[in-house]
Parts: sequence; C-alpha cells; structure tokens
Amino acid sequence: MQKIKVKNFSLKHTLESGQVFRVEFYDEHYYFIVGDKVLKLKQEKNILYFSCSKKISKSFIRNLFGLEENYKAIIKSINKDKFISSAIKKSYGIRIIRQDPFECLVSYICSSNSSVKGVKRQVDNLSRRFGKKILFDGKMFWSFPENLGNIKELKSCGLGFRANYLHQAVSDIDRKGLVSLGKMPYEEARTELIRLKGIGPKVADCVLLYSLDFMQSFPIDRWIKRTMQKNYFCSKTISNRIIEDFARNYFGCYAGYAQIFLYQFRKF
DNA sequence: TTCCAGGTCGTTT
DNA sequence: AAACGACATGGA
Repeated sequence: MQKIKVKNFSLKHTLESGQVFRVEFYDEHYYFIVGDKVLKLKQEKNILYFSCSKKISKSFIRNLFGLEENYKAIIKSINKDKFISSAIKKSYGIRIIRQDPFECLVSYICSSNSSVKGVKRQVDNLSRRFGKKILFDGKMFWSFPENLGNIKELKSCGLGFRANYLHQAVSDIDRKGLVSLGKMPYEEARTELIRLKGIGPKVADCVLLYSLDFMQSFPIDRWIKRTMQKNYFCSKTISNRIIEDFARNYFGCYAGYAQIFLYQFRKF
C-alpha cells in the first residue's frame, strides 16, 4: 500500500458520514468504489494507506478528499457558537468528498424519501445491473454505470417511484451538461438542477455541494430541518427558505461544511 | 401491522 | 406562496 501524510483528516468520519454510498468496511479496511475504481484505504494517525484497482496518483486521493483545503480556516469560519462547536468536535476531520457529478446526481435522486441504507441498496443494484465487474483484492465489485436502462429495468433495481424521476432526469442532462453547471453562479446552477425531474432544493444542494464544489450550499433534509429549528429557532416551525437564508448568512461561504457536521450531530 | 426513511410532484387553498 | 397527500420499497 502507498502512503500519504495527512493532517486534520479522519477517514472514518469522512467515509461514514453518509455523503457517499458505495463504501464498505471489512478486515480493518475501507473499500470505496469511485467511478470505475476500487480504493482500499486505512488510516493510522497521520498516515493514510491506500491501494487501488487501477493506477492512480497521490494527488488523485488528495483531490478526492479535499486534502489541499485549509481545514483549520474552514472550521474557524463556521465555528460560530457552542452547538456547532460540539458538532465539529464530534466529527473533527470530516471532509467533503469530491464525487463524480453524474453518480452524485443519480444517488441523491435515489435518496428521496428513502434511508441511507436504502440508497446504498438502490445504487448497488444499479451498479450490479448496469456497471462492469471489477475484481480486486480477491473480491468482486461493480463500477458505477455510465448509462442506465429503461424505466422497467430501473424499477427492477428497487427504485420504486424514483425510477420515473431518474429516467427523465438523465435523459434531460448528460455528464457534460452537469459539469458545465460548475462554472455558473450558485443560484443559477441550482435553478437548472431543480428544472430536472426528481430534483428539488435538497437534492440540488447535495449535488452542488458534494460534486460541484459549491461549499456555500446547505442541503436541508428532514433531520437538518429538525435540528436547525430546535437549536437555532427556539423549536419553532420555520420554512426551509428562512433556514437556508439564515444558514448561508450565519455560517458563511463554507455553510456546506456546517451542514455536514450538523447532520452527524442531528440526534442532539 | 404500522411507522419511518438524507423528498418531490401535482393539486388545492 | 403555503399546505397536503400520494408515491414504491424495505427495514425495524
């Protein structure tokens, strides 16, 4: 295995945060499927060990986990009060992973009214059905599909009503179109995403945050809504619009990092 | 059995 | 603009 020196990074917190769905832990190692590659990872203190089913560089890993970012500066910018401070302490070292935009879009369309476990199951089924086999480390994996099937085939992967969403969304935007959103202003890119079937404000914000580098994005799911209302609005019922405006204004341009800490801390 | 899950859609106030 | 029920599926 190759080694990378890391600072202010927790592989465990990052991979177990629920931002990615294609990761398994066994025999003391994480197996993380990224596009057409399988990464095997292990962290011991400030050393990150890795191997891969294909040849990759250390900079691939650094870019994937955002290790070049000034973590302390990010934390400082969002650390506004006692509550978020506790949330940061609990999951310190978590990083926002730079996902492939297409995979991210597909995964989060599958997330609507589902559970993290449910999304994993759906994405795994899609990959087994439409992806390619990867034999690595004596185990079989499946790459994330480049193309998906018709609605009937999608339903056979257990997507339920999301099959229609996904089919329409991917027929209205391709990888190129997705990547081009990254050059637009945040609000504009978000509006374009929401135009797609099955993508509302929450899924759009996840795609923007987890795959297109929009760190100001603050996805509001049922958990974030609950914890924000409870801890920042005296337990009152508040519209997502108000919560969202507050969060971006309060936490600043790295509100997305605040969101991911708060999500990990949602039971409090 | 009933309830809930990283929401969104279409319809109705 | 805001509120509301439906929507497939699987796990607890």
